[in-house]
Amino acid sequence: MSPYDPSAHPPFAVTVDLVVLTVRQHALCALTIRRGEPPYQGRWALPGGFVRPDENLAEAAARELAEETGLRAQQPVPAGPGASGPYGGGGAHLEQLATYGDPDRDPRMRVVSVAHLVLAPDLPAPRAGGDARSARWAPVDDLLQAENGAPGEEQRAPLAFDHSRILADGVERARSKIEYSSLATAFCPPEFTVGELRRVYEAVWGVALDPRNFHRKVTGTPGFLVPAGGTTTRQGGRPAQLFRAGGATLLNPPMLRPEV
Amino acid sequence: MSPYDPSAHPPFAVTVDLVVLTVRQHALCALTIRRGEPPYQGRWALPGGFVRPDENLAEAAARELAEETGLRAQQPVPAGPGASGPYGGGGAHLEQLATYGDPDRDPRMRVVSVAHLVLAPDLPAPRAGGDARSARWAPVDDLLQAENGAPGEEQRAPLAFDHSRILADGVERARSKIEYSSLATAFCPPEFTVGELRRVYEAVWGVALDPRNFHRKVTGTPGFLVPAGGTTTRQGGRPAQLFRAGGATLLNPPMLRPEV
DNA sequence: ACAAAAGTGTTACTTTTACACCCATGT
DNA sequence: ACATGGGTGTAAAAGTAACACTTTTGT
Repeated sequence: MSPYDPSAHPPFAVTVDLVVLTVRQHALCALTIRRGEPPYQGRWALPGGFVRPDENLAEAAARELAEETGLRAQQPVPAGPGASGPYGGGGAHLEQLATYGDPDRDPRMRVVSVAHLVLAPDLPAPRAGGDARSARWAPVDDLLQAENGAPGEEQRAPLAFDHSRILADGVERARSKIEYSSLATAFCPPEFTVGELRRVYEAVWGVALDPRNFHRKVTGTPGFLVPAGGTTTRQGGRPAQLFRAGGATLLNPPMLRPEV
Repeated sequence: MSPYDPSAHPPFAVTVDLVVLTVRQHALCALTIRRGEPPYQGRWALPGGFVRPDENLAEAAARELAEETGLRAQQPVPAGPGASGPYGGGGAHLEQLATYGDPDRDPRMRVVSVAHLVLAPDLPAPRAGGDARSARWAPVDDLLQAENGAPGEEQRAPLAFDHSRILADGVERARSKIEYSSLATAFCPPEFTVGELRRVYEAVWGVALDPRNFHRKVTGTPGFLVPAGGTTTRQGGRPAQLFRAGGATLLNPPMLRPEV
């Protein structure tokens, strides 16, 4: 038997699933879609869809992202531990996360899902696309806590399929990657202050950082931030300088994440 | 049209490809298989094969690894940025790397390949399995240099398909991951000396490290190394203490990789 | 005796941390 | 005047880099 006769192999469906993260109201939030049909009807799930014959994986992810949110992905890379140019530019950061292919992860057929991670600034409300009933941002702590079922807590339903695991992997990736890259700027609008960037780190890590040391660190790392020229008082207090993401994508030495 | 009617979707084949790395003769080497049939007949390629209906992705990778090399993978994890217990135990370390699915990456049909990264100690010669013509270890520098075509160098043929890119991603993953994890011990036999571990770092990074500072660093990090009790002189000179990989998988602070 | 690799001590330097203190705005 | 967040200075602590020096084997 030739190993390349398609009919000799089991039918696989290939999809992309999206972990779309943003920071709103000082909390790390993920985009979820309510399922309109079985299985898991009425449950929340990650956005996603099938890969088309003529597109690669990153294109499929970018297309689904645009369909579900209207966000434009920033020149995605095909695969691997990818960066996408200087973060914090116009669109959202998109990179491949991991692939999930357990035989029974979808009860209907064998589905291999290539999960992608998207980091976006806090933007307009999500718009539900196509067949999805509705869409919303939910704090990842709530979504993941539902999975673990903390005692004495009101029990929320976990995400459909293995999406809680995918979400957890995506969150972990974002948490660790902002340590050694300038990826955190992908959560910020094109122009932002040092304080806003710090609040991103605090929300993603769930810790408090020293504003003085943080300021020195980010402004002292060459290529991380470039002054945008103006100032703003949108956070109150003394006017803060506005910055743009610089060309540097790697942070060396890294931002240190305090012990829990 | 229901999105879950298999016949409504294009036929995808799903494979696993393996980047199997080891350190031999002070060089980082990858396992390659010579292709016995077209396309790319006679060219070197990464080992791999089709995912079967009843196995998950990690199981498929572990099975292919066993078929091609006889190596046993150390309790692989299904997906994500995975660890596999304390490194350096009995088998080889296996983790998912990335997924490659460009429409034209295989001229015969649409193939989505989930690449996995395997780190193994320098073990017996590879055994070619099944339909592979032969197998060998090759220094990754040679394999990747063939791709780039350094001027004035004898031009070797690059790997088949997009395997050069997959290999490059795997090597980059290994190089960066030994910075902040104890993964380098996966290249060592169950019992090893500090000098042997240092030579692993030197081979993977292609740099020279200060033996004195390296020794202090690894023995001073709690949980990284545990004394195995004996000593050896297999490297010549004064007898060196033997160690085993400790339970710690994360290295904090990380091992610093010197600038090139 | 000598070479080779293992391991310890010491010092200069860099980075992180903690916190005192001043700055510029809105109310 | 005062609260609020922005930003600088400084000194202690921790970690890194460079290298002199001792230890223990094989030849």
